[in-house]
Formats: sequence, structure tokens, C-alpha cells
Amino acid sequence: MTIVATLKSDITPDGADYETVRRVIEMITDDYRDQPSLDDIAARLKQAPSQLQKTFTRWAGLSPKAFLQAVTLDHAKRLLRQESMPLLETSIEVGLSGPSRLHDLFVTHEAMSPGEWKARGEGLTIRWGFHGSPFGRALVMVTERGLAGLAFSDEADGRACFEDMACRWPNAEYVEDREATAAYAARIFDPSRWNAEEPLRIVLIGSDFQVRVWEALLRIPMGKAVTYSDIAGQLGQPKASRAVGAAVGRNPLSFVVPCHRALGKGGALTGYHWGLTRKRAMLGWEAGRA
DNA sequence: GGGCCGCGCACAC
DNA sequence: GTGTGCGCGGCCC
Repeated sequence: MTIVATLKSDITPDGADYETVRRVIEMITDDYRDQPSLDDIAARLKQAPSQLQKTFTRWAGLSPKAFLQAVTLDHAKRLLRQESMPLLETSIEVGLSGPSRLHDLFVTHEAMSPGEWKARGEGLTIRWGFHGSPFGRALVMVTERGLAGLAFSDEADGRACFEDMACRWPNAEYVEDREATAAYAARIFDPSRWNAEEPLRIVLIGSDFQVRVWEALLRIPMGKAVTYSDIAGQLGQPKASRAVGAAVGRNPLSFVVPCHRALGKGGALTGYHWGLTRKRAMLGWEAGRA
């Protein structure tokens, strides 16, 4: 089986920008001690500063400087403060069990039964493919019941990314099928195609606890954030924040189930399965669109 | 059942 | 700021 699919064209015009953006975010956050200027960064990327600025702004909807402000601690604290708890609580009535869930990308979800979860994917056919996305190469996995997996990889490391996902449901049958996954990818990453009439169908495959945590994440609106302990409290297990963190980290639908909107209590980003740089990228990208 | 790990947190110094 | 211990669910014996 060949894992690495070559990309003829990015499905979003933003796709090609991510590599540039990723390196900018990395430089600014890794080398925060000597706060590199746009000119410094452009020089290191061998680009004209004005062009870099343009690329970045096209991708983020925000200038590099504004983007940076959007992912600082101060800003994160503000995201948390404004009505983060009410967000989680009111939405319980809106209907965990009901079919329509919102993200700004509207989603209907179903969870696998405990039996199906234990079978570790037995009897499931999973079609998969890599596609360009605003956050690097995206691995999309679908079943006939809807989207089951979404993951990201930098550059050529698609194999590790695929393994990371496939080992979660080791008994499933995997079929490379970019035609089947392309439509999902195109929709997920294009906000203009998000609408309530045709929600995206997703299927959550996980333990009972994990599914409850992921459902809580689905209730956080775009441009908002909650803490791990908020979620623990909402599940009625206020001391389980660390268990929540572990479950968030196992979220199989990165971005669609917005685990990047879960932050530490102090506003620190604390962690991300697909890399903190990507978490910053998602939060900043959303800040430019919220 | 036992033991370890993880996208946490609070408290200490 | 760094260290440390508590706490939890998941997972592998």
C-alpha cells in the first residue's frame, strides 16, 4: 500500500501558504527571546518582506503582527474569560443528543456503540486520502457513516501520520480513495461552504468518556476557548481535568472537533497532538475569521 | 487487579 | 520561575 499521495493541486488556494506561515510562526515563537522582525524573517525565508506580509495576510486574514497578538497569553486569557462557562452550560439544553451540532462548520455526529468501539474497527471500511489544507497536508478518513478521521502532517511525513491514525482502529480495512475524501476536505476548510442546512456528517469512534469530551469540544464556538477543567466540570467530574486532556489529545477529528480551543487554565496552549505551532495557526486563522 | 502514562492543576519554595 | 504531588481515565499487562 502506498501511503504518500502526491498532490496535483491544492484544494484551497491557502494550502500552499501554510508552509511559509508555519515557518513564520515557528520563528517568532521559538526565537521569542530575540523577537525577529518581519525583515529578519523574510531574509531567512529568502523572500521580500512585502511579499511575505501579503502571503501571510491572505492566509490568516490578519497581518503577522495582529496574528501574533491573537495567539499571545493575554489574548488567550480574554478568550477564556468571556463567558466560557455559560457557553458550555447553556448548550447542554440545545441538545447533546439531538442531531444538529454547531461549530461554525455545522456538524451532525453519531457515536459508535461500545461494541463497535471494542471491535477496534472490525468490519469498518475506511477510505482515506491526503489533501492540501490551510494547516498543511491533511489526512482525511471517511466511512459510509461520515467523516471518521482528520489529521495533519508536515511535508513528506505522511506515513507516520497515517500510522498514527490507522492504529486507532487496527481491525478496519483501509482503502486509499482520494476521490471519496476530496469533497470532505474541500468543504471542511472553506468557511464559505459551511451551512446549517447541509451539516457535515461525522462519526466519533472512542470510549464513552472520550466521546463525551469530544462532544463538549463541539460546543465551543469559533473564536472562543474553554479550559480543560471547564470541560471536566461540565462532565460532572471536576477533578478529571488531566483525563480530559488525555481524551482531547486523542481527538481523531482534528480541527473539525475543535480541540485547539481547549487551553490551560492560565491561558497557556499546553499541548497539541499535531504540534503547538499548528494549534497557534488554527487559533490565529480563526481569529482572522471570527 | 497493578502500574504506567498524559494536550492539567494547585501549591510550595 | 521551577518543582512536586495529587488526581483522573485509558490501556497494557
